[in-house]
Amino acid sequence: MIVGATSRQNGQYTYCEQCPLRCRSSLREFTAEELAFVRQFKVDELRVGAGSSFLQQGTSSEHLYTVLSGWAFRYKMLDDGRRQILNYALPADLVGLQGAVMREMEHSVEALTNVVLCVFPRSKLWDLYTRFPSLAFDLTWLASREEQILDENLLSVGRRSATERIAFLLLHLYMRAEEAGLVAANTVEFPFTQQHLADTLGMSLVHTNKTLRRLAPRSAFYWKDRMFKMADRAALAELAGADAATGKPRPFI
Amino acid sequence: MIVGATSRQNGQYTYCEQCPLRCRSSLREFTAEELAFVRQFKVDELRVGAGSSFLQQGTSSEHLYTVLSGWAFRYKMLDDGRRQILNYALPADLVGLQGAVMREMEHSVEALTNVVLCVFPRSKLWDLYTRFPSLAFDLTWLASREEQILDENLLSVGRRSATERIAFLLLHLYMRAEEAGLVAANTVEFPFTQQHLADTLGMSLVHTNKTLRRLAPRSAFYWKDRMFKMADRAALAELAGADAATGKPRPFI
DNA sequence: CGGGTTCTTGACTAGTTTCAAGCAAAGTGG
DNA sequence: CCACTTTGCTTGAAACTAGTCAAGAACCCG
Repeated sequence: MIVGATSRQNGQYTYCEQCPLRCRSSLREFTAEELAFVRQFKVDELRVGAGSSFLQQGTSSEHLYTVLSGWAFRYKMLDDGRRQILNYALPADLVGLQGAVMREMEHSVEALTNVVLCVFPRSKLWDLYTRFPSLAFDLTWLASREEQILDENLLSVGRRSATERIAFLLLHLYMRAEEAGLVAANTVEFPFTQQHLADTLGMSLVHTNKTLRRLAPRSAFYWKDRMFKMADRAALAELAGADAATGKPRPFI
Repeated sequence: MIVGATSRQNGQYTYCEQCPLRCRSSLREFTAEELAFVRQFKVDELRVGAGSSFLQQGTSSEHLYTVLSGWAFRYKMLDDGRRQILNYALPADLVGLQGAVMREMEHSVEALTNVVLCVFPRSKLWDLYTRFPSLAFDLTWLASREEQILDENLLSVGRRSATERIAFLLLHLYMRAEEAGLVAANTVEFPFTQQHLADTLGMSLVHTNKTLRRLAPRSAFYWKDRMFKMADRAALAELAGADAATGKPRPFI
C-alpha cells in the first residue's frame, strides 16, 4: 500500500506561482506578499495512492495539507468497524487543521482517488498567524465552511428521509465538484462506491442501493461506471428538498 | 417573548476584568494586552429569555457572542418543521462566528435557559486578527473544537444504536457541564426536555423516551425534574461505547 | 480464466416512527 | 382558590422503514 511519496526532488513539484488552483474564478487572489509566504510555507508535496489513509484518528500530525488534485474524505471508525464518513475534500480544500491546532486528530483521512497534497508544517502556522492576518482569517473562513457542511450533513442524517438524503448528497457533491472545476458537459467523474454514500449518510449498503434504484426512473441524473451526469438539477434539488443555488467566491491557502 | 435586553446602562454589566469565567481552571489566561483588547471588543451584554432565538437561519448578523451564563443550542429547521439540533453552547462558548465570517447564518441559535451573552461586533473582528494573532489562533481553536464535536455527533447519529446515542450524548453533556463548572456533587441542572435529546440525536420523541426508560434500570444516572445525577460514569461510558476521559485546558474570548 | 470488488434483488427480521391516549405537574385566569 | 389549559412524560399497538442475510450478476484485474 502506497502511504505516500515525497516529491520536491523529482520534476513533479508544483510551485505556488504556477499553482493551477489560483486560476479558478471561485478562489480569491493572493497579494504578492501572501504568495511569497505561502510558497515557503509549503515545504513539500505528497502523493497518496487511492485507498490509503494519510492522517490517522488518535495520532497527532506535524503537517496540514491542501488538496492539489484528487478526492479524499474524512471519517471516523468505531471499534467494531462501523464507519462514518464526515466530509469530502476536493482540490483547494484544507485537511488536518484540527491536528495542527489541537493535540490529536479525532478522525482519519483517506485518499479516495490518487491524491496530490501540498504539505504545510504546523511549526510555521504560528508564523502565518503573526505575519498574515489575512491568511489567518482565511483559515477561520475555511473552518467555518467545514462546519457549515457538517451542519448540513447532520441535518440530513438526523432528519431527512433516505430519498432526500441521497438526492441532497449527490447534489452537494456535484456542486462542490463544479466549484472545483471538475464538471464538463454536466458530467463528473465520481470516485465513490455506494458503500461510501452509505457510510456518509448513515445507511446500510443495501438500503442505499435500493433507494438509488428507486431514484433512477426519475431521470434527474445518470450514474454508471464512475461517471455522474446531471440531467435535471432542479428535479434533484426538489427531491432533496433544497434549492439549487450556485457557488460563491472563497479563499484557500 | 423577550428577544433580548441590552444592559451596559444599568448595573448588571460584567466587565472583562471581573469576568467570572476567567477564574475557571480549564480556560487559558489572558495577557494584560489581550484583556484590554477584549474589554473594548465587547461592546455590550445581551440577556435572552429561555426559548427565544437570538440568531436566525438565513440572516446575517452584525455580532458574535460568547455565552456568559446559561445554555443555548444551535439548530437547523426544514420547511415542514423537522428540527435538528447541531450542538449546545455553555458558558465560555462562542456562538455566531459563522455569521461573522461568512455572508449568512445557515443555522439558528436559541436560548435553552435564560442566557447572558457578551456581544462582539463583527466590524472589529479584523482588528482582532491584525493586532492579536494569539486571539485569532484561539478563534480557530474554538472553530476546530466545534468541528470535533460535530464530527462526534455525526458519528452518533449515523452509526450508533439508539442506546449508545443517548448514553453518549448524556455523557458528553455532563462532561461539558463539568468543564463549565456547573456540576456539584455529581449533579447538574439539565435544562433539556426529551424532545431536545430526540432532535439532537435524530430520533423520534417516543423512541427517545422508551430508550431512556430502558436505560433507567441500569442506574448509571438519575434524571428527573431537570436534575441530572451521574451515578456510574464508567457504566454510562460503557453503554456509550466510549471512554470517560476528563477535560483539558482550552482558550476562550 | 479464476478471484475480487461492486452492484443488485428478494426474503426475513429488527428497529423506529406514528398514532392515540392517559397522567402528572405547573401555569393561568376568573 | 379552583377549574382549565398547557407542557412534558409515559405506554401500547399498528404501520413502516431500514437492516441483515443470502445469493447471483457484472465487471475488473492479473
